[in-house]
Amino acid sequence: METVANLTRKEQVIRSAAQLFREKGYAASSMRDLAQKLGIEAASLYSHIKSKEEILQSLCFDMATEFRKSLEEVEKQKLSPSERLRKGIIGHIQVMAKDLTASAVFMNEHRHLSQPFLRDFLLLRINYINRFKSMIEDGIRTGQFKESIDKKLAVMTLFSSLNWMPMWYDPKSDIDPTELGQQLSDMLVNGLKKN
Amino acid sequence: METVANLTRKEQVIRSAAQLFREKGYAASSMRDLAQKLGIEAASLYSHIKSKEEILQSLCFDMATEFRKSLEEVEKQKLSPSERLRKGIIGHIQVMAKDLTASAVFMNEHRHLSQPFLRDFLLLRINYINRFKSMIEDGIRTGQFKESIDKKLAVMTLFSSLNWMPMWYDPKSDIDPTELGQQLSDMLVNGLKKN
DNA sequence: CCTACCGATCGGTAGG
DNA sequence: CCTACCGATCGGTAGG
Repeated sequence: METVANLTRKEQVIRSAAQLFREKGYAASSMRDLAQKLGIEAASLYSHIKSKEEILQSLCFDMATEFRKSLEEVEKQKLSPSERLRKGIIGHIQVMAKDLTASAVFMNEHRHLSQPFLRDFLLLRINYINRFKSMIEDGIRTGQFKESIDKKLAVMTLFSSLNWMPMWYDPKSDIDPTELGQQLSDMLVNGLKKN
Repeated sequence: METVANLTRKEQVIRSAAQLFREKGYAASSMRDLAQKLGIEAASLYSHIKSKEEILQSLCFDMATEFRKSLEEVEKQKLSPSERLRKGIIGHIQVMAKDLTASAVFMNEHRHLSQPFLRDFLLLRINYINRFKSMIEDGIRTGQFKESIDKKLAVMTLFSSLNWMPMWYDPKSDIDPTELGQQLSDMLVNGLKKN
């Protein structure tokens, strides 16, 4: 059980940075903004982190790891394609719900990674997307999903819906993450399902 | 019929800026980058535009106007809620397809507008979204759509799918915009429809 | 559309 | 974690 008080100073820096990056975007966030949020001088940040980009790297790759782990859990299970897709969607939403701020940064700011990090990140992402695409293809092959659907459109629509969630989802006023995952997958999967 | 050659210099500046903003983001795009793209000095840009932000304002509000016009056309027609929603979706996609670059900027960079432009922009957007939400509510009231759906989730899923389209849609390798609109609305609306 | 330039701010370092 | 500071770059202006 991790509490705010137990965060190392480095973790505090990264969390504050995530909030800042989410609000203003990575490029428009200055190290002086970040220092001010933490009540220290900008130069002092460099006792904890090597560079501004290192923070972005942590945020992006840590989230990528969480998504991958969640998907691997689902792939282990013996399920029908539509059930596997449903569980994959719910897992993805649960990972995002655990840290909506980092999720928003992951989604919107990864393009500011420099090489070779950007390339590595995009490879992880395409791999993740392709594994969802396979579920859809399996569903078409087994007859659970319509053959008429455009696979690329289907998987992109799925990821669009998933990735925008941090932009509007408010855990205080909206339904809880698991219920959200259920409803979203119902909405998408039943839109794919025959009849 | 407008051709590249007929663009005023100001329009050329705005189009080049849109490409730049889409690729690197507004904050990370410098006026020197933009000038280089056009083969002139940075200072010369200011003969055509008042400021960097004025370019962003043009892009965002011009797109907003196009979206509003498209929606008004659909609202004029006497249609069932699901048909109206379908036409609204197709119209939205057609507007985006006319300028995917500006659409991407509209979606991703509007937050860099300063006040009062940002506030005005967000008001236009919430109004637009609410008009789509009404279509969904009408569909529920008339029994075309399931009563069990979360309206906010449904409309946000819809807009997520629409707004991410410029991120992956390639008019050269993918289906054409009208067909895309048909398929996307089928996928979403049939996911909403009873049975 | 250019040259010449401005004040402000940027990410980051040295040294303590 | 701070003071002091650096070179680079930013959006933009003056004047032609």
